[in-house]
Amino acid sequence: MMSLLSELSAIAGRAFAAEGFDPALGAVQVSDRPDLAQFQCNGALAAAKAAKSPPRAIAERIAARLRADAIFAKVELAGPGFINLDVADVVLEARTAGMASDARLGAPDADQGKTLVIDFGGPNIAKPMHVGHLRAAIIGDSLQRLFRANGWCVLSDVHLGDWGLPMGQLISEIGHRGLAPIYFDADYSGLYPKESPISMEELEELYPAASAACKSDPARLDEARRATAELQAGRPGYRALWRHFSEVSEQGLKREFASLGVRFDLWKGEADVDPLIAPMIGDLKSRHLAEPSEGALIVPVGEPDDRKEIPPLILLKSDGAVLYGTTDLATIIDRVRNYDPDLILYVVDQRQHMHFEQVFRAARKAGLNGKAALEHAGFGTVNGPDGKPFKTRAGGVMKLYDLIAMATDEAAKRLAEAGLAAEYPAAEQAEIARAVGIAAIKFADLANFRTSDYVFDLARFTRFEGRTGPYLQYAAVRIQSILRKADSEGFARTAPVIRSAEERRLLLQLLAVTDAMAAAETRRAPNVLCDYAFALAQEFSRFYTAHHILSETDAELRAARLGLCDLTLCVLVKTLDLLGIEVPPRM
RNA sequence: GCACCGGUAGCUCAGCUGGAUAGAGCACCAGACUUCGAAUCUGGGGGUCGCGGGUUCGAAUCCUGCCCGGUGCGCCA
Repeated sequence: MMSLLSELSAIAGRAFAAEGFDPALGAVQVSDRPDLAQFQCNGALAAAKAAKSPPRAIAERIAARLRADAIFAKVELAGPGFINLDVADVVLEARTAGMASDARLGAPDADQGKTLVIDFGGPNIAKPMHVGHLRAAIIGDSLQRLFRANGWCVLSDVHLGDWGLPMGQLISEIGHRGLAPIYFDADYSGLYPKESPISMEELEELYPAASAACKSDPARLDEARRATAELQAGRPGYRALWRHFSEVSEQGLKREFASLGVRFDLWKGEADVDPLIAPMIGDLKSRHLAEPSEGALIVPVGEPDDRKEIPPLILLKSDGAVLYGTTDLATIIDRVRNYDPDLILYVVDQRQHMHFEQVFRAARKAGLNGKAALEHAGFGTVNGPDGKPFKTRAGGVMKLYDLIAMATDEAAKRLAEAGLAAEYPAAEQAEIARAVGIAAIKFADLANFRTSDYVFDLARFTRFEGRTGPYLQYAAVRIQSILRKADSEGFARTAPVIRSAEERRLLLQLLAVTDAMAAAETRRAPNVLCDYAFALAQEFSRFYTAHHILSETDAELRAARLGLCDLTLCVLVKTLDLLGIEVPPRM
């Protein structure tokens, strides 16, 4: 639905237009001075600059027009030319009732029907997921939920790293150890076994070993590069081995994502576009967009007004192997062909910004992206208490699995300390601890703006006080509890009414969900939703502290307040859902 | 060296398409529970918005120089 703020802006815009100004000057915002008004419009100040007349005089003309509209309960001038606005209670009540009966619960509808492909820049297969994958999963998942709620057709793609040098490293490591000789026998022409010769556990040990070997021994690195090139060129034994990696890893990765509550529409990887690469390269060569350079095949992507030289996108290494830039480019072709998206969003570490700039430029230069805008929604790193990338106590990489276990344990400890859920069945307690632990991690991650780094401080994240995931879950659980009691008493619920300042503020906050969702989409910024959810929970707590609900003797008022509880719960649960946070039935 | 991101309260961070008194949480101080879950609520103290210039009636926000931290810069992902 159209937000209250948008409607007020449209009304003010018409007033500016009627006075001969740009309607954009009518932009209304939530007041910086809640003691003075609910909303404000600063357009007269900007208009004064262009019109060279005093801002207050312009503001007075605009205000006179606004006063004629019954939507406003108050239109006042203040300071140099601010227009302060209050909305009539009946309007707030009517809009709230409309929202309660809206299946989309106030979600904005400006972008309905657009198509988004969201690329999670997924983990490499054959490697356990670690803390570095946490942010892509959490932020990407929140964004896919948000865009979907806002009416976009969303296709989320895990986009596994399964076609680069790590595959060659693994293959050559296995060759070295002689673990599966028939896959390396170039003369073998029979079928390969169905069962993988390598288990997930073995892969987890093999990869770090292979990686270390390549780092310390240039000969091993060369071998791995050769294996990569041969795999990509189609050597049957290597392809067969690769399929085993892929299958074995897939189960493990799916389990990891499931434990975070993250799902994908497309479970694809770099390797899936292998068949598109040769034709793409042929096309780029024939159009003279790709050219040989230092033995490699590149696409120059420099532009005249670059402030610094940007290196070319390398399509083929001098040994003939492709790089992830190549598969990323081919993947754009694939997505445009299959889905014709309006936007492709890459939720990948900020450090890869340059890479995406290269890929995007190459894609645009070659006209491969159709109508799709290409955008890198980068994010910062998760640091330990020392401010450096988060490690285990022993200094190793923190596995995602262990991280979740730590958070769950911490949550269980907190619940026990608070004497909460103590009488619930053990299975339910465990389930609550899991939900609280995940919520703590997710909220802490999403609450900061995407690009900033943050320090992983589990003790702080799992607190029930203040601005945390668990606090928000608690707020929702408390409302659920009131509604359950009301239901058992057989109390009715009706549309909310405004009888007090607390109710008015809560209604205003509820109606602001549309703007929060729209702003979060525009900026690709789930932290906007975190702010909103926390403000809503706080506003509810104020209302709840000031007014008793179940003991209210005026049945009509009680019903309206229960309706307000109900709507607040719906909006809070919905917002938390957009953050990927679940609300348990009780805690 | 060049580029990108950041430097806001004791701590962790919002705010950055310029607008009134720069916000929140934690911590600290003072209040509020015979009643719906006080994991809460109310009030208070606490800030040269890294530093210097500039644009503007108005700058945390825009421009510019500098300082500090992180990251990236052709055959890894």
